Amino acid sequence: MGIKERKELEKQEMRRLILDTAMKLFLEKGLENVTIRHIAEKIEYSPATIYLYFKDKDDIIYTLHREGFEQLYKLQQTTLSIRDPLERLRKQGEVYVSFAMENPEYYDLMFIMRGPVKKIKEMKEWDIGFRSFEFLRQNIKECMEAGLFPEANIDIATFSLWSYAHGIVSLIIRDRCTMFPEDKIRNIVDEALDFMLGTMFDNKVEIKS
Amino acid sequence: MGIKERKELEKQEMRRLILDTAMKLFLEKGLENVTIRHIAEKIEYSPATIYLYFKDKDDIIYTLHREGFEQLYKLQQTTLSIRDPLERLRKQGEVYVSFAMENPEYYDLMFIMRGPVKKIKEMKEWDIGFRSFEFLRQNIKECMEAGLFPEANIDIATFSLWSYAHGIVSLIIRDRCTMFPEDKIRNIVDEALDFMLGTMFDNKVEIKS
Amino acid sequence: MGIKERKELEKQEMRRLILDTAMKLFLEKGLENVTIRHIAEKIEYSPATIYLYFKDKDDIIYTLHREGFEQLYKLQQTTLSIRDPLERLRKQGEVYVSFAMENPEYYDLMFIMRGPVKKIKEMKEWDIGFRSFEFLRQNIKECMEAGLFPEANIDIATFSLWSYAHGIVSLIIRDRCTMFPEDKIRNIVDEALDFMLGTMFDNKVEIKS
Amino acid sequence: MGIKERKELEKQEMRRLILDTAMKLFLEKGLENVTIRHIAEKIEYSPATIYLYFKDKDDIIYTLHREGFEQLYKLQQTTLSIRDPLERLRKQGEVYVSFAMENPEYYDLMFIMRGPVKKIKEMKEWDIGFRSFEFLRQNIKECMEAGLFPEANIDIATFSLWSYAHGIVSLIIRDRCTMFPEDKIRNIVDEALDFMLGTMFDNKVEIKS
DNA sequence: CATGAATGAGAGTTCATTCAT
DNA sequence: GATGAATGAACTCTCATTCAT
Repeated sequence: MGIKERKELEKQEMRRLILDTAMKLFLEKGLENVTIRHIAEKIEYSPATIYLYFKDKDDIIYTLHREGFEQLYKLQQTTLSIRDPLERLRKQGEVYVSFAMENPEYYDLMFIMRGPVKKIKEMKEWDIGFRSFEFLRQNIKECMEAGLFPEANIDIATFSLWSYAHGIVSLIIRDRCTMFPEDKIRNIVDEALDFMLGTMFDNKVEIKS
Repeated sequence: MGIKERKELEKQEMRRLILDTAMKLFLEKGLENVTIRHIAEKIEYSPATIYLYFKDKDDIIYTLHREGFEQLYKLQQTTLSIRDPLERLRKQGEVYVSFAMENPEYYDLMFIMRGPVKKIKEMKEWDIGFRSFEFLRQNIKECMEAGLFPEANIDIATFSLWSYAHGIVSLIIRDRCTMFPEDKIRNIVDEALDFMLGTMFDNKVEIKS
Repeated sequence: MGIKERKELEKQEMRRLILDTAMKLFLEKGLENVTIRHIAEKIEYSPATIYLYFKDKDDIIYTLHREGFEQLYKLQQTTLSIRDPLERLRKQGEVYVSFAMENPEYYDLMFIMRGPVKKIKEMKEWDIGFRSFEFLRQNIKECMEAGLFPEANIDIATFSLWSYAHGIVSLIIRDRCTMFPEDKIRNIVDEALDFMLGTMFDNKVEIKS
Repeated sequence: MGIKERKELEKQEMRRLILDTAMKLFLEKGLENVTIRHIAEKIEYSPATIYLYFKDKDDIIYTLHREGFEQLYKLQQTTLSIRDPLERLRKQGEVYVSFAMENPEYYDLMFIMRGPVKKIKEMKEWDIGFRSFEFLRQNIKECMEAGLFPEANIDIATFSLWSYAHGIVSLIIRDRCTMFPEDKIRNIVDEALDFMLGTMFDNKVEIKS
């Protein structure tokens, strides 16, 4: 029994190793430019070995894609402990951005890369991503109902907030912020988040004459 | 002399043809899936001919990249006729989003794709893109100085507004908005833009007191 | 001793299982398209296990090849109970065709496929197949000696009859009879056999005088 | 103009070279065991070059397949100069066998190999082969109508004669006649053909008591 | 006895690129 | 100026086979 479990564990470790390696390479070189050979070389196995753990290249991509959405969703859930919906919303922003900055490869795959979209559409597995959108939407709805948020079409509002957070992280991940010094980036992200949320809600009271 | 000029003109026309064709194909199939052969077939020349006008594939991409930034900058300039800086800022948002929606291939190349970045960095040609950033920054500065904009670090504010617009269009361009019906997308973009800018500025007036 | 025998028996059963499975797959997919892995999966063992019972893929094929000839020979023997040589010859034709139609995989392997021949030549094991040829030859000789068969070179006659039967079944096995409806094929085979034999012998009687 | 023609000619020569080489290799090693690389090596070009002349491997096979049927049909036509239908039929047998013996690679591809069948079925190009069958059928019909041939179902009769010829040549092509010395093979084929046709028609009169 | 894990060799195919003409 | 012809390098993926356990 112990032996079987060990074997299973080792198999999972190998899958993990392949997934992580693939992820790193995807981020470095872009989805299309990573080959099975590259992955194999990096982990010092033969290309054929990869196929013992994954059906094909798409299987790897798809697995990573799903993992990413599951991680993100789990993180979102942690905000549920916060009662105040507006505070919770703010936290969601932080969580989202943190996820992106700490797992840029996953984020890229989930929200930027072109490749996966087609496959995922076919597989009708957008549901996973949709869950996260719904979660955010629900939070905003609560805020509106509590009068803490400007009345507006909820879909538009949800899309807007998502876009904002996405804009920030995707510009950084895709390296379009060379005007800022590399080591300040993380700060800038946080401040930008604060700025926007602050502008939207807090300032309404404070700034007016 | 006349002959030389004619020749030069013809050369430019050919370059134009190649660039436009490449762009169309990039949009249809994605950067990685367009081959020199595809381009050549489309313009009914041989692949080898392409190399008479461009050093290599990257040269084409890089040229398009630069052209994109030039177009965008020119569009930005059209807002200069507007006196009121806040109104001008709003117009800049519209112009930016319009450019992206009407030239998604260019936008993708300029702000999303991975490929070009490395080349561009080496060539220290970020300047072109930087100009646009500066232009936006200047506008925001004016707004702040006129008291029309919440006081804040200008860089942060600039980055924030840019991020917001980028977020909107890049989610759409990279097809992450399947939760909205295809034919409503353009509306949603506009409304999202209104929503955010409205939230940031107008409400401040309406809600206070 | 009993234990050893049991072991030996089990070993033989396993070989049988592998051979039968291989044969079924060869029929379904064709010799070249069956992999050791396919066979292994079908019998729910690992590919490596196959190699405990057979040296390599060729060993499997070769074994089946030989078995086929043994089966055919045994079937031929059943005609020995028939006294009249001409009737016996006719029966041999039926038996041959039946064998082919009921075991097309074996037949293919024995008389059509390219693969085995080289191996078999080396192994000088044509003898097995030769036995069957000799048996037919002997039958024809008897017919001739009994004046029931046109005088001719016996080898030529034997080859001719064999060719005829082979032609019929091999055209069908290799799917060259698409001009006939699938469900009539078996009938056509029988009628063709009757036609030729009838033409050769019976008519001689009927038409003359 | 002359240049264009020359180029076209050279292109055709290259196609021919590839086709012939492929054919030789197919016969030697079997359809499945010939690779684009093999062909390329044999003609001392790079594998990629093959693809300049043929879409893919199937294109090569399919082209050869069609060529074979066209050749055969043309040969069949030469018998039309013969008035007497029975004599013409005999000639058709000779022609068929000659074609097979002189172009065993083609014959193999057309009537024995497994690979092509599927593709050809899809392409509904069996027609080419069907023409030849029809031609033979028509000849037999004429013989029957002239009372030169035993009355029987024409389809069965046609299939029978075809089977006979096919049986002879396919046993030889697939090397199942090792009981005969190599250098006598051609003789044996001819005699076998004579034997069968003789048995069927001439002997009817001569042999009877 | 059985196998999980691994691989070298090789399949078909595509592509950016070069170069003689 | 334009190109037909060619190719080296790379791609994804499969297979028979081995070997330590």
